[in-house]
Order: sequence, then C-alpha cells, then structure tokens
Amino acid sequence: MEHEKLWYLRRLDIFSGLSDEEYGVIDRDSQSLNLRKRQLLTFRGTAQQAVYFVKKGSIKLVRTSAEGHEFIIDILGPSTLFGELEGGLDADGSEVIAEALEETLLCMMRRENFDRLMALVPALGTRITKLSGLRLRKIQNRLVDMLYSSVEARLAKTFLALANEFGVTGRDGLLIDLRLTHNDYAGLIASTRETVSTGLNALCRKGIIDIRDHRVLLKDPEQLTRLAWREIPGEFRGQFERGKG
Amino acid sequence: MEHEKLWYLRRLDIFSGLSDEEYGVIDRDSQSLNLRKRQLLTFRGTAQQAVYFVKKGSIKLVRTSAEGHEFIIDILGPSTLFGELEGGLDADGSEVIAEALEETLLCMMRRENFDRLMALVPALGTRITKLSGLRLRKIQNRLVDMLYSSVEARLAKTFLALANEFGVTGRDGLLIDLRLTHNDYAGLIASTRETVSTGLNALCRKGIIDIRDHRVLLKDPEQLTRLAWREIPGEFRGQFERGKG
DNA sequence: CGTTTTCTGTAAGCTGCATTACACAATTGT
DNA sequence: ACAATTGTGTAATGCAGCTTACAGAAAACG
Repeated sequence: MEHEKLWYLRRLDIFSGLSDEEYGVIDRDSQSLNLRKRQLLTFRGTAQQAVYFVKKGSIKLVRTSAEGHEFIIDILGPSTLFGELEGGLDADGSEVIAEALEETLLCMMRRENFDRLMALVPALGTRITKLSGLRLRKIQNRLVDMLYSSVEARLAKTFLALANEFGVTGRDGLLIDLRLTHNDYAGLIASTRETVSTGLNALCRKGIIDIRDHRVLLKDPEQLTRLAWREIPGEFRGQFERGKG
Repeated sequence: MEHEKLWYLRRLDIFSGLSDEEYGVIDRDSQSLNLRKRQLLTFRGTAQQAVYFVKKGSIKLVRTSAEGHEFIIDILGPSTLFGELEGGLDADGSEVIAEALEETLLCMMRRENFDRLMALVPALGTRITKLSGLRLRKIQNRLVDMLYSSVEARLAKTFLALANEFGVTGRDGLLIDLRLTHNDYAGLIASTRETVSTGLNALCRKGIIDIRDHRVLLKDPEQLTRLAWREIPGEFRGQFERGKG
C-alpha cells in the first residue's frame, strides 16, 4: 500500500549528507544494543526517552489493548527509525513494546541528544517530520484496511505490504523473508490464530501463496491483489473454505 | 484516552516563546483561509504541501477506504495543527480530506516556508516531533480500540475521547460541543448508521447519555467509562437492546 | 410555503468469524 | 533423549452487527 515511497525512504537515509563532525556527534552520543530473538524492549525502562535505529535484524512493535489483545503495529527491518516517535508510554499506562523477531542490532540515542543533534542540523527537523508524516499515513492505511475488510482481504493486504519491505524475488515467486507464526499474522490482521490457520491454508490450496519454513511465498501476487481489494465480487466470490479450484 | 496530555498540548502552543521577529515571519508567510460549513479541503489541490492551523471552528479528517467506507481519522478543534503532518496524498491515490463541521477559520503555511521557519527556530523541530509522536500514539490507540471492542464500547470510548477535547461542563453533565450526525458517529467507530442509531438510543434509555440538538451529553461518565472498558463483564453484561432498566 | 434532501427509528434475516474444544507436530531446553 | 513449551490443523456452535427494507421527522432550499 506504500509502494515506492517506503523504499525511497529507507534508502534516503535520514542521516545522509552530514559532515564528519556531525557524524562524530552521532557516534559519540549513541550506543549499540543487541537483542536476542524474542527479547523485549519496553519503553518504560530507564531509557524511556530514546530514539532507536535498526541496524540489523527485525523487530515488531506490539500494542496490547486493555482487554489483552495484542496487535502488531508494525514490523521494522534494517534502516528504520523508531522509539520516541512511535509514542512509547501512554497516559493510561498502555504502551507499545518492541520485540526482536531475530538476532537484532540496534543503535540507540537518548532523546536529549537527539534534540541537540536536531538543533545542530536544522535540515534534520524537516526530514523527521516527513518521516513522521509517512508513518502516520501508513498507520492510517492499516486502520481503514483492517476495519473494513474480511479476514481474507486483510491477509492479502498484509502480505502485499510486507512484501514491499521484506520481499525477495525467487524463481517461483516473491518470498517474504520473515519467520512469523500464525499468531503473529493474527496480531497483524487483528484476528485469531485459528482463523488465520484456516485462511492461510485456503490461500495455499488455491495456489496463491505457499508457506516455506514459516515464511510466506507469494506465488500469484496478481490474484492476491485482487483478493485484497475486491470485497464480494458479486458473481463468483472467492469464498473462503469452499472454492478450491 | 489521552487525558491531560492533549489539553497540555493544546495550551502549550507550538509557537510559544518566539521572538517578535519570528512571529513576523509566521505572519508574513502564512495566509488565512475561511471554510464554510461542509466545505471540503483536499490536499491534492494547488496547496498540496502545506501545514494548517485551526484558529476557529472544527474540522474532521476523513479517509475513504478503497471499498468506499468513510472513516473519520480525527476531529480537530481550535489550536491544532494538521496538513503535511497528517500525510495528505498517498501512493495509491487514496488520501485524507478535511471537511469543516462548521464555519471554520484556518491559517495555512506552505511546506517550504514552514521548513524555513523550522530552520530558523531549531526548538521547533523538537516540538513538532513530539507533537507527531502524540498524534501517532493517539491513532494507535484508536486502532486497537476500534479493532477489539464491541460497538457499544467503541461508542463509549469515542464519547470519552471527544469529551476531552470538546467537552463543556454543565449542571446536568458533560456536553460534547459538536453537532454530529449518526453517520458521523458511524464513521468514527467504523460501523453503520443503523447500528449507531440503535446503540445511541440504548445508551439514552439507560440514562447514561442524552442527545441535545445533535450534541451528546454525558450524564453518567462513570458508567460510560465502565462500558468502554469492561468487555463482557461476566455476570450481568450490559447487553445492548435488552437491559433497559 | 411547498419540495427536496438529509437525517432518524426500527426490525427481520443472514453470515463471518470468534469461541471452544481437541489432537498432533515441531521446536526448545536440559 | 526426553520433557516442556510452542506452534499447527480442523470442526461444531453461537451471536454481534451488517444488510436490507421501509417510514416518518427535520432541515435545507427554491
């Protein structure tokens, strides 16, 4: 749903074009942080007020609702920024937590230092606001996509979105290079593990996707796109369990 | 769900503490804009890249999904900032549009000028990123609230949130000073007009709220809060249509 | 002032998917 | 190697709320 823009953004490194001196500041004021697989990173700890940068690996940002449902706000790969921007702690105590999906290397900078850096390089402010705008837009898209689509469509949309950031082309399709569980997908589309299981298998049987070692392979992106957007196509609707041919 | 913070933020004017000179810059580079009731403000027009500031009145930010459902991202009152920050136009053509709920006065500044101002006042960058973070957090809250709650709970949450920004205390309760239609509420909670109608009336009959000239009056905020968070209270659930005593 | 448009109230019917309840597979840890 | 944890497959059941279908009220508008 974001297509080129996200790619563009990830390449357009926020910190590009800085002087050696400025890079020095970054280097001095930031510190590395290593997360093992499944390790959590809460924002209420000592380092509440900080900005993080993913150097290697991937993490998921999870928000738990008051009723206990876990929703995955976003999955971030290398070269993405998060932290204070994402919102951290909240008035009512609910918060976003980050969890490493694999061995992950982060770079962390305290908010105060980040602000100093921003004062040093005014252009940074502009870039950051643009980035925030993009993030905001992305989540707005998620919002409407999730609210008004069937589970099948939500799955399709999610795969297409993930493919934009984590897709690697192979001969038999586009592989989303993330090892996720059905539970994770449930968290991504705001559904339950069980429904995801059956939904996933339905898509597999239709030959649209395939699961390889916990990674999703898009065999027929075309049709996936059609599923993602055509809500009840009228004539022959691609019913969930039934249509297997 | 944001409580004090939002109030705090609205008072803490983004532009406070500026020098006369800097205020002069703002004054020169910005222009006023008057919107009649129901007038739309699309971001794809000539003034795509701009930042807006609500001086008087109120507007709703609407995002239409691919399938045609209209979701109200947010309702903004005086002293709030929007525009480029919110994300404007999108890759796939979908966009956020703003619609005036009443006679509204805006202040507009082109993105380029805004960037210049930010370069002039480095502290602005920090403030803006904080603001963006808050916005982001707010919408994340909306997201999980909407995804995992019943219609009744969503209504309750929405009222409580609106009351934080638009509530005026009277002797018989807290009045949300916004004239909205049932359709608007449907857009706010991602439901349909019909269900909102019945839901609203159910709440009225229970004596929790009241509708006065298209404005919602919270007669019993306590119980409303309970409804908002207690999902299926086990024993005697405040069922929708039934419990009318 | 009448006409058109926009709002509101109510109800029967249908359905997607959450819930519940298992059994088995795979992975992790010791 | 074995136990404990974590992940997967599938099916019966129930129900919240979307859909569909009207009719009257209120407001906008000429």
